[in-house]
Amino acid sequence: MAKQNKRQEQRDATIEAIKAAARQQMASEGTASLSLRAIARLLDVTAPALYRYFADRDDLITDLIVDAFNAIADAMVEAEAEVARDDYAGRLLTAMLAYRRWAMEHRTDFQLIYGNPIPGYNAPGEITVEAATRAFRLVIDILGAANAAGILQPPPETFDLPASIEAHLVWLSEQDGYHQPPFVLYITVVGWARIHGMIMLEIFDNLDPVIGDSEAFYRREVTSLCKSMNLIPKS
Amino acid sequence: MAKQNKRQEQRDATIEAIKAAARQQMASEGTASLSLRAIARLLDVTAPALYRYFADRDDLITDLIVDAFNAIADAMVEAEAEVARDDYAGRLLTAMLAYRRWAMEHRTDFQLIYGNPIPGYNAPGEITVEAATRAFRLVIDILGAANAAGILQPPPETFDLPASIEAHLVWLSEQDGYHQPPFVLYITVVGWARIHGMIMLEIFDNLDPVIGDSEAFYRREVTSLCKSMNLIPKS
DNA sequence: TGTACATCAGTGAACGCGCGTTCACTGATGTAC
DNA sequence: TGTACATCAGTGAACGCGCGTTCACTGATGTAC
Repeated sequence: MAKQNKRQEQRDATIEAIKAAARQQMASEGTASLSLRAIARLLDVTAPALYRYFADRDDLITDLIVDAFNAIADAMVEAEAEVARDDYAGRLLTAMLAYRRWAMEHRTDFQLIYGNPIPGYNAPGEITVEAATRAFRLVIDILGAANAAGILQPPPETFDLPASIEAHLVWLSEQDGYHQPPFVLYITVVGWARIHGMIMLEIFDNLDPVIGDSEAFYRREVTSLCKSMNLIPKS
Repeated sequence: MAKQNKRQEQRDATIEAIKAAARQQMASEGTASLSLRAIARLLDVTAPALYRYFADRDDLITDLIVDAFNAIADAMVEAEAEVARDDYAGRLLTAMLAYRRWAMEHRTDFQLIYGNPIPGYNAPGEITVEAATRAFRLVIDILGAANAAGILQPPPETFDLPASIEAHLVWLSEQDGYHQPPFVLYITVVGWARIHGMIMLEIFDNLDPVIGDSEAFYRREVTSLCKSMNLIPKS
């Protein structure tokens, strides 16, 4: 039994080593040139050895994608957990800053999940969805809590959504079990899109040349987003 | 002379055909798998023939990038030119909608300029910068005109920028000859980042699943951005 | 505890493939007189 | 207008490369009695 576990631990360690090498290779060559042979080279192992751990290249990529979604959600959850529960603005701001920090510290992983699809890779569909949704759900939870506490005051037009959007948000809230009114989901999407724009620009080095200080810009935009719904951060 | 031109026209037509085939290939296989041999196959020609028209693969890609930057700027300029000069809100809104429309109708070209870099491609640096700046300049011009007309009323915090950002914007305005106060450039970057987030999400099919109607969402966000600086669109 | 056996990790050769690029070449098209 | 020549577009073979994946295999590690 102990030895059984040891073998399993060995296996898990190897899997992690493979993923680490994959990330290293993506970081230096770009997500699109992720190659099993190159990973094997990094690990000083022959390429077929990798097939002991992954069914094929797509399988590895899928794992990397799921890991990335989970890691960025973990980073948010972890950071946000440090903030007082009733400091909704602080929680939201902290989560969003953690999101950016993770993206900047793991640029290629972020590109892997939100950038161009890797050529030849066929996403298996459902497997990644749950992990992809976690960050989204966290933000909805915070906003939902702030709303339940009677603090949230989003701009009035948030309550007057186009029918096509409102209907979808109602459905989505039901479908994914958020149990929140449409405007909460709407604000979440707005925030997500805004954050996403800044991060995508920054990650490909398009933001610094125009704004000079991407981090300050991000912080400012995110703070202003919080304020627009009456969530006033302390710092 | 006439024959000389005919040969040249033939040449230009072939170059366009090559680029069209390249775009077609990117659209079906992804930007990362742009390959000279595949393009040659599409054109029913041998691969070395392409070297009559482009020095190498990087040269072709650079051309495609410059074309894309120019095309999206052209689309904005063309659409915006239809609007009455003193309807600043209308001009801005129209330009931004044209930007999205172009991106959606040329998804892979948009990915080419704002998505993951193509593996193995070394950007030649300066060549693309001028074309890349055109869209940016157009928006600054519109906002600058609105400001000169005394209409623009951006939110107060736009005048109280962090020093690192303000200094950079002053420098950039000088450098690129915009001759506009920092807050005009700041608003432009804010708008750019917001638009960019929505488009990047939509282009990879991440927006529709959460918002249901990406176009309505985009229009709403852009309109609200205009309103936040007192530019009230008529429609 | 010792031995026979099963499980597992990793190897090395091989497959068929597509890639960018070079080179010497063949015809066709245009130019100069 | 007719002819000799230069220019150009495109060919076909070849180069060296890296890729994902398969297969039969060899040792090492763990298991059962």
